[in-house]
Amino acid sequence: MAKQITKAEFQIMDVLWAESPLAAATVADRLAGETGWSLKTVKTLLSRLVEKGAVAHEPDGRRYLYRPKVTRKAYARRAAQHLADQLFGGRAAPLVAHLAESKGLTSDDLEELENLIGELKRDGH
Amino acid sequence: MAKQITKAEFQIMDVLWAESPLAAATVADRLAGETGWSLKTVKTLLSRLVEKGAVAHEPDGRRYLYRPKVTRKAYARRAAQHLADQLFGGRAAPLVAHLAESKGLTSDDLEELENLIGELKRDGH
DNA sequence: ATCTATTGACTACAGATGTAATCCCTGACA
DNA sequence: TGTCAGGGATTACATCTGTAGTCAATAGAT
Repeated sequence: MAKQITKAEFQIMDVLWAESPLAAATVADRLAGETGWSLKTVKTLLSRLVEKGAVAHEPDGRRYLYRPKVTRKAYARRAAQHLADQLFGGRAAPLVAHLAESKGLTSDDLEELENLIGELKRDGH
Repeated sequence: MAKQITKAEFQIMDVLWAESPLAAATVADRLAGETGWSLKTVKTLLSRLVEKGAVAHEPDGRRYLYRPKVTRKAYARRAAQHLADQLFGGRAAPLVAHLAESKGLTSDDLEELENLIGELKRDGH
């Protein structure tokens, strides 16, 4: 399920992931500063997301409230997975290496990663 | 430079990253099994990639040879960067956590990551 | 009872994308 | 020395995306 979400649609999802359910007008408000989209645009995008199965809408009086059907986590996982598969042969290490090169990971980041890896090693037994 | 590369275009890039320069017909051959694209389609995609500045073409007799201008590495970095920014607040650790969850990193992967982190810590100071 | 602001449904339209087809040139072959 | 196969250039066209606009119903405001 949940077909390809586009860049514009993603911004809508991001609002809904932060808080939901929301009415179209509220979503538009949340995005107003950032995007300058009209309410119409936001409604179109919401409709498309509903069509695509990424968002559910429940009637609330004479309007709808929208709620994500795909969690941010699930979406993130699929995206990370796809990226890893496509560009790094499915391996995490080169991906992290790239991130390190381009971002210059802070020592906090490195701590965190080290802990994470520790946990994973332990869990994996 | 190098505007957005689309999914179809990416497959072309992938062939060129594996071997280049190549003539259009050769690229089409490499992709034939995988995609079933006609030579025409491949040529269109190559032209678009040239327009976008992602691929260079040099004349070779009465045809062109195509060669990527963007390295796979650079492309990968930008993509990883984008993903991290969009979904993980620019942080690598949660991204790795996601990968770990979804793929089940092997112990080799974990080794590799640990070494990588060791290096980064050393370098970072 | 009437007017109006809001809401969902439907329509619009330009640019990007996927996937070719057509046109025209030229070097090789008959 | 006319024909044709293979190459690039140009054109095509349906769908998807970004960004709205129009229309009709209606819940409140007067």
